[in-house]
Formats: sequence, structure tokens, C-alpha cells
Amino acid sequence: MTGLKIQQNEDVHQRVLDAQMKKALAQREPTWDEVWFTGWAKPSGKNQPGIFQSKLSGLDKERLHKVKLAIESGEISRDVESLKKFTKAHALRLYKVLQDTRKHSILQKMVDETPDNYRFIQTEVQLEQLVQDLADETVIAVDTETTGLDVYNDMIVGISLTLPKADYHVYIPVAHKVGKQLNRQVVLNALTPMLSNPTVGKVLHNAKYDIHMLIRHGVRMRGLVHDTRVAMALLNENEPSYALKNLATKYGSKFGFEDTSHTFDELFGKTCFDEVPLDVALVYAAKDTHLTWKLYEWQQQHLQRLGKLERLYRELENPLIEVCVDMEQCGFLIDKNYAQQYGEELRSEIRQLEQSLTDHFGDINYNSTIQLARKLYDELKLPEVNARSTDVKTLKALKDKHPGIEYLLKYRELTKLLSTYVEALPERIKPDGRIHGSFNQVATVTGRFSSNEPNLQNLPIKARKLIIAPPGKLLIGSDFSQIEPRLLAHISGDKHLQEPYLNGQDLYSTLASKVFKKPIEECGDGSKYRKMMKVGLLAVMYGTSMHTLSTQLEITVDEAHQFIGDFFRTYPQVHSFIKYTHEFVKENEYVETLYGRKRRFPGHRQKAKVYDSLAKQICEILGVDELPLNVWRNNDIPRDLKRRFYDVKGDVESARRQSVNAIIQGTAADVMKRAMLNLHKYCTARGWTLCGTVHDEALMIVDDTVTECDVKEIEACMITAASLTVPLKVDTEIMQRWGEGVKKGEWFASAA
DNA sequence: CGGCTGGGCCAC
DNA sequence: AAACGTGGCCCAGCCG
Repeated sequence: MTGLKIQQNEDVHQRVLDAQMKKALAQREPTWDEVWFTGWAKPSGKNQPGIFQSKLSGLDKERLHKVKLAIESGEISRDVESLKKFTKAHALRLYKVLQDTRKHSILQKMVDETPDNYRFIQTEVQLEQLVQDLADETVIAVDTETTGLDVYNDMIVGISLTLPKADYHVYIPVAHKVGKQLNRQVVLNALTPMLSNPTVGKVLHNAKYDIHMLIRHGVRMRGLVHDTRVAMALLNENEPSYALKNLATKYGSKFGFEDTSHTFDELFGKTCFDEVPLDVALVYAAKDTHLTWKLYEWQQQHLQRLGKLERLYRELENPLIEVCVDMEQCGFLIDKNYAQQYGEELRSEIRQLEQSLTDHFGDINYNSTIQLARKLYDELKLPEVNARSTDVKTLKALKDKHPGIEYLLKYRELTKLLSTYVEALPERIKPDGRIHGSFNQVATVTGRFSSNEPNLQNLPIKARKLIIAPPGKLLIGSDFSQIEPRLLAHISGDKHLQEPYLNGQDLYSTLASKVFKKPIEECGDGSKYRKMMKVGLLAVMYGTSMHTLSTQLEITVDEAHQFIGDFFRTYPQVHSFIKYTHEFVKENEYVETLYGRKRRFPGHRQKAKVYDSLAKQICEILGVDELPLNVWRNNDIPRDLKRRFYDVKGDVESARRQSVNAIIQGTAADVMKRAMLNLHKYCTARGWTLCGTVHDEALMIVDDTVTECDVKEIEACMITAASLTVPLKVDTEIMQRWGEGVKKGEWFASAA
């Protein structure tokens, strides 16, 4: 009876999907390449020294040499004042030399072609006029030039502004080594009312960086209306470079910049911007805001055209930029003593392991896969189970073959922990005693956050323990429970998958009971069926091959195939959703999340058509409906057909897996980002701080007086971030040390 | 020496 | 032939 019912549901669902598909196709948007996919920007000359730097490098050496000679010959004395005089005089001479030698260079061309409406602000009078003109503007473009990229150590060298109504672009040098300029504080004082005024809209490229920089100089910028870097990531998540000048070179012709725009690296390499002569600085820096403004106008058109993306940008990504800034400013406190002590323990344990390893394998570098493979496979003749690989999986398989392997595995584990985390984290401590990793909201194709310098999203539990709450504070970690399966249940509309969530049952137990047709008692926590189901559901969402699934579950490939088949028969709408997604991406070359974030697959349609037609031919030859598991080994299929099929197989199947995954993972990312906006608002109002995210988890620093009721409100911020057909669930841990969390129930029980 | 790549491995 | 999605960091080894 149930089988028949499911069958009927599937048919109904299929008809709905067919209708949706027809509708989608009828009104489908032109795909990316049809509209404006004009090829890749070439980040050329990336590892070259920069036009400016190459001219300076020789002179720099010369300067050092001359200073040395002058000191040795007694021409100047060793005191600071004389040295300063000498180098300043030399800097001026250097500048003149530079002016002579770059006559035919790109820099000279840039300077010669400086547009009339690029202006310096070098005097009090000019600054006063600028402030007056700014009063008439409603939205402006802003950019800062700095001594480097470290927002906690480097300094602002100059500020660029674009005034769209007055139609001019300014560069305000404030800390160049040579040239007429105003004092930085004078300039900031004059601009602060405008910068901190939220009703004056600001447009920037990578605003997070400039906001941090201004914070460093005591100014909190408000009124961010558009970030061309973030918006570009929504408009093309596949863009190979988001450097402003690379975007200008690639898309500039759409908004009036026909020439090649050179990036900072290309022009200046590692030269500090305060050494760049003012005439070059003007044309480079003013062009920054000029380009940003033009890019903004052009992006606006496209965001309007793609309505959903405009909303996603305005409601989610743009406000999230400030959240990100606050998160990074907060940072994490490291327990230095713990790190020191733990480091010592690890080093001593590693030294002992090295001794044992030397006894077993002789004096080689155990971090070198090349030396290790030579030792294991050439000298010791261990069986090559996995093509001379030396990864953990292979080593575990070889464990019985050689007594040294277990030491090697332990060595791997400990050196990874020591070098990547325990030693690396304390080195990141900034002047304020904390580590400020950065969180990037637009670094992934699916919309997830990424983190770097250091990556705070991949700390193992043992390394998380280095991070502690500041005195009088507590760390709170709230994570969405099973958000991806819940989203699969919502998006696929599969009533059977939704059921356990609606009835408050355990998902994996229920699933296992149905798919394996076992009584629920046999599928409880810790049962093998529940464990298998957990892996199996992930496999369905990620599109795992039968081969991989079979090794993961330690079953045969046929059993894995049977398992997935049973799963799809039990949850037919999940199957329909996946098939529908594959069809959709084949026609449209993109998929989108619940909130309209897109993942595009340029060029997929053609390959998918080839794939489908070849697959059909193969099926016809074999007289079957479904592609067999191993086409390659089947000798009934002509070699040429097989070859052509395998030419596109990898790309097409990969894009299909990515498309399904992008919808689930991307929607989860959207929900988390919405939750973060809620949490940031809530925490800020209480004087607390949202300080990080690990994909489905939010981290906060709160007062140690936090109550059970506060925690409920925090969870509500997250749960209400999306309204789905299944409820969202949040689990919260409270901790003094990350990685030593206590569930909220236990925490408040023991507190009372 | 700095930059790059591939192998390996940490997280969700 | 390839085998599961999204990231970033460390190390060895190579190159200019």
C-alpha cells in the first residue's frame, strides 16, 4: 500500500516539476555568457617586480651603498639627524632621476594622460572647498591608499574621493615622503563629519579594508551603500580576479574605460605607496574611486535586471560587511601560557617519535613525501596499495607491514597540530594582544564564509583550546542542528523527509528504519543502521559515487547501489529534486538558492547535451535504461564512443554534483548570514560581540552574567532567520575555553 | 631569497 | 577512468 502511495506522489510531484521547468525555460534569463561573459581577465605580470619598483630597485641598492660609503669615509656622521638629512636629500634626487628615466614608461603615459577632473587636495583652501562641495553630494566613492595591507599596523598615506554631482575626483596625499601635502589629522578632522554621517552614502571597492583602516585612525565610517567587490562576487562568483583594475580591464568598455588598467602590484610591486611621487599617485588613486563609481553604476543596472540578486545584496551582503568588520575588530584571545606549555609537550613527544622513526627508517625527513615514498616503496619494498601515496589512509593500510608506520602516523598528527596551530596561532597576536583572523563573506562559490590569516574555521578541538574568553566574559557557540538535511527536506518538499522534523523524531533513525525496513528500535543512537544512514544522506546530497560510498560503508558496490536506490524509492521527491536540478542546470547553466544567490556553470549546457546523447547511445547499444556502473570496462561499447563519453563525463557529472550541493550548502550559508545580522543587532544592543562563524555555528563573546533567557533569545535570533516547512533547531554551548563547551542545559543547571 | 605547485590534512 | 561538496595552511621541492 505504501509503495503505491509513494508512486502516486512521485507522479504528482513530477508533473509539478515539469510545469515548473517549462515555466522556467519560457522565462529563463539569458545566461551569463550570452549577456556579458567576455572571457577571463589576465592577472598578468603578477610575479614581476612592478614597473615602478623595477626602476627603483637598482637605485635603492645604490642608496644603501652610498650611505655605507659615506659613513665609512666619514662624509657623514652616524647620528640620526645627519642620516636623515642625507637620505632626504637623496630621496629628492631619486625622485628627479625617476622623472627622467620613466619618460616612455606606462607611468609617464598615465601621468601625461591625467584627466582634467582628477585634482589634488594639498592646501587648506582646497580642503575647505572640497568639504563645501561634499555637502551637496548624497552618495560618493571613497578609497584609501596605505603603507601596506595590515589593517592593524599600516597607516593611511592618502585618501581618494569621487564627487559625482560636482563631477570631479580628488586625491588627498597625507603621508607621502616627498611633495606638498596636508597633515593626516587635519584632513581626517575635516572629513570625519562626512565619513561618519550615515546619510551620506559611500561606495567602495572592498570596503571592509578601508573601514578597518579608518578605525585605526579613529574614524568609524558609516553609510556604506555599495561595495563593488562584494557585489561583483554576487554577479559573477567565477571571476578569476576581483582586483578593481582587473575588473576595469575586463568590463571597462561597458562603462567608458577602454584601456588596460594596471593593478597596484603591476605598477608598484612591493614599493610602499608613500614613496610613489605625487603625480603618479594622483592618477592612480583618483582613478580608483572614479572606476569604483563607474563600476557601481554599471553593477546597479545588472542588479536591477536580476532583481533577486539586488535584494540579496541590499538586504543581506551589504549590511553584513559592517558585521564582518566588527567581528574582525573583536578578535580572539589566546591563552599564551597554555600555548607555551602545550607546545613544549608536543615538541618533546615529537622528539621521541623522531628517535623511534630514525631507528626504523634511518635519517630522512619524515615531512617529505618524496623521501618517505622512496624509503617505503623502493628500499623497504612495501606493497604499493595506493600508487606510492603516503597519506594517512595508505599508511593505515600498511600498518601491519612495518612496525615503524604507527610512529609515522603519530608523528603526522602531532607535527600538524604543532606547526599549523599551536605554534602558528600565538605568532598572529596583534599589538592589542589578540588574534584578528579575517572573515571573507564572498570568497566561496556557494556563498559560505571563508577565513584566513589565520583560518579560524578549521581549528581542531585541541587547537580551539588555545582560545579563551576574556576576563569577566564567556564564549557562546550556537550551531544550527542538521541544517543541510533540513534544507533538503524543505527544498525538495519531500513530506516523508519532513516528517521526523515535524514530529520531533530523530532524523537518521527514522530514515534508517524506513530505508532498511527495520523496526525503529534497531535504528537508535549508536546503531549501525543509523550510522550508515548518516553517511548515506551525505552521499545523496554530495552526489558521491557508488564506489566511494561502498568503501565508506564497507559494503559492496552493488549493495551501495541498492542502498541509494532504496533511499530514492523511500524519498521520491528527493530524487525528483536532484533530477530536476540536473535538468535545470543543463538548460540554464546556473542554479540558485532559496534567497536567489546564484552559482553559474558557464559552458555546461553544450557538454551536458553531448553527455546525454552519448549516454543514450550507450544505453541503446546495451539495451538498458540506466547507464551501467562501469562503462569503461564494457567491451560491447565501441572504443571511440567510450572515449568521447569520458571526455565530457568528468566535467558534466562534477557540475551536476556541484549544482545540487550549491543549492543546499548555499541556502545554509544564506540562512547563517541572515542569522548573523540578527545576532549582531542583538549582541551590539547588549554590549556583546559576535566574533566568528564556522559555517553552521556562530561564536559570541558575552558577559559572564548571561542568563538562560539570554541564550534563548540568541537561539531565537538564529531560528527566526528563515521560515521553512520544517523547524530550525539551534544547540548552544557555553565556555570559558573554546573546545571545552558545556551544553546550555548543564551550564545553567550547575549554576543554579 | 620569494613565489608557485602538489601532497597532505584540518574544519563544516 | 575516476572515485564527495566548500574552503585555507604547512611543508618540500622547484624555478628564476
